[in-house]
Amino acid sequence: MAKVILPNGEVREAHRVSFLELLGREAKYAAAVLVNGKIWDLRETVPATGEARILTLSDPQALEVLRHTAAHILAHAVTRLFPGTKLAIGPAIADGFYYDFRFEKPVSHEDLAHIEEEMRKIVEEDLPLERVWIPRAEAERLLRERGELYKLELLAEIPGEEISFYRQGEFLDLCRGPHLPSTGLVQHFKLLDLAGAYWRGDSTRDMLTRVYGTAFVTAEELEQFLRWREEARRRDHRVLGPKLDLFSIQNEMVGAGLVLWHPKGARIRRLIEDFWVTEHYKAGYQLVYTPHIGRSRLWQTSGHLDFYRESMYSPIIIEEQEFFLKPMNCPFHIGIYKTKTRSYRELPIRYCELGTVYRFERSGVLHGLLRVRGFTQDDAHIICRPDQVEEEIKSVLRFALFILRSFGFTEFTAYLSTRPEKFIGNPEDWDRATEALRQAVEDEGLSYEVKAGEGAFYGPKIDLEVQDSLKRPWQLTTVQFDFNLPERFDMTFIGPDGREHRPYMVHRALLGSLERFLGILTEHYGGAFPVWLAPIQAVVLPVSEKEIPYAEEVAAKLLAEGIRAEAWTKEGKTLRWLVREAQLQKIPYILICGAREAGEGKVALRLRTGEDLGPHPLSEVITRVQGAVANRSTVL
RNA sequence: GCCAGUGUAGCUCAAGGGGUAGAGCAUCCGCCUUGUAAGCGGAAGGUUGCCCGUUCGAGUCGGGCCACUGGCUCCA
Repeated sequence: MAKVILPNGEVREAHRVSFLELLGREAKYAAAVLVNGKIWDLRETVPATGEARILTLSDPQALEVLRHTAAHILAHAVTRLFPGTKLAIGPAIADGFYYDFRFEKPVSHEDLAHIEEEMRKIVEEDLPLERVWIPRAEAERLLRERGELYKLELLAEIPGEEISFYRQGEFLDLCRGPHLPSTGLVQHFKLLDLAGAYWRGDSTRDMLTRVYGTAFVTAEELEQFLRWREEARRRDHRVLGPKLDLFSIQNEMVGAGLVLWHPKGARIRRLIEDFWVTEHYKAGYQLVYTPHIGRSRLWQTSGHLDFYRESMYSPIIIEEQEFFLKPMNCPFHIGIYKTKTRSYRELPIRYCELGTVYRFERSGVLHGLLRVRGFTQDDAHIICRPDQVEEEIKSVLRFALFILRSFGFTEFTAYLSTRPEKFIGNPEDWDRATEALRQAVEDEGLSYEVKAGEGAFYGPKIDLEVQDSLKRPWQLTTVQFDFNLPERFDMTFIGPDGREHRPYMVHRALLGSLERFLGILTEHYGGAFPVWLAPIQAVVLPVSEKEIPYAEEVAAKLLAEGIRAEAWTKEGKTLRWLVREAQLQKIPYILICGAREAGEGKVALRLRTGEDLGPHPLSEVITRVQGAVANRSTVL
């Protein structure tokens, strides 16, 4: 007899009946059942022993089941509307679900509406989802008959003689479940997008059409998700960037993936760079500059020409020598290290550089500022003795968190990638390095995930992911050991024993690249940058042309106080127009000067939030702005 | 690179199932002298992404390139 715990806490004992039967009339509140940590269908039979907990739709674990069932409804609708479509796979994912198809004719976004309509019908029909076990030979015959080549391929990999299928009405799909008991429970869903996807993620195989959708338990949750999606779209840095006049990318004239930083974007970049450089000096780093190109010999030695060539720009040939645009800064930093014999007393050496690199990325992957072909990494290489590794890694991580927090990020997840099967260097070094990384994240109290075997062949690493204001994850910081380059370049230091030793080298970038970082910051703040980063911090608006001299005087005073201010004295524009423009530009402080204020050395203060704070003495406003800057505050 | 979609003025978008491109904002010129998210009028602005083709005639149909968008893959 197994114990079955109902959602209301009631416990029933039973076996040999299905959960559905056991629940009787109460089944309508149930979605699935949790049996020894696994989710089952309600149509399964109660096991002989153990404990089972009935899940309702409001249980988080049931959401995945709901979405998986929604994927089946999608596939069902597609096979009704487009007979002959081949089915691939259709799982639940973080934000919903998808199903991959091979359509006989291309489908368009308009078709999504029809598919969704058909899905609604299937939900209306409230078809029971039944699990059927079909002998392997029979299953194969069935799939072959329907020409389901992808399903056949999946079948070949499934062990056992009895194969699990799910049936809803006339629709039958190879699937291990679990599913909701009936299609009627999937009430709140929406198809979102159409995209291409390779069969099994393999670019040499068929390109399928992926239909994305999402499903929620309640209408409110669905609504909220769609609003969130809308908000994310509104914050798109590719839209905000040109609107706020931060940057542009001009494919035809300049080239795809190459960024032009406009004055305002450049202003933000400069502020980031200044902060970055100052803090790096404080943290014991030494700033270096290195060239954009280097001889082929350098890249031969580093191994880039062997392993990275497809991502590098073609060589420039001059005086019969080949030069390559740098895809990374490391070889140059190593070059600096190697200009003399280094003593163990000099270590650690920390070289940092805002180094601009060029990588050839396939045109299809370019994406605004987030994926470009020329970008500036906030790079550094730490060269240290093995006995310094723990301390160095700890301080790198602490430093990284300090920098990221300064930009307003508060939520972090760390990913520790460990030794892959194919690796270089000796296992003891790997273990020591990996342990140092682990210790550092634990000391900082970060939640982390281990990605076993996912390190690069040359060393383990830690990546820090931040969450932005919309809870979207972005990978920024990376701290990576390198057991390859010190070897290839024969980097050494003289130890206390008077002999040569191999140093450890750590490669790290905190912000990733300035391009990507600006993109992320823009989306994080929706373009409303904190005062210390705002390209223009205050705009001074005259009520009429009579107040233009006073507005200019106010702006000059602000400038003298180190505040980035502008007086807008455009002729022929009303105050309403100017206020609107200032708000759209998301300028934090809007200072309005009319006859009333001009006489008393005051300004009427309005915030970009739309809040009208009324007249204030100018000195008070200056203190306020300077305070927000000093605290790097997001509060105005 | 691959699949699908898109490409019209600086921006956002219009132009029955071919008939010779139009509006708002921005720009410029006037008028208005303004009190917290768009005052009014006028002007100028286009080789409809590029190249071929079909046609009496192509923004519209066909082919090829290029770019972008959504993804796949990859990554800072």
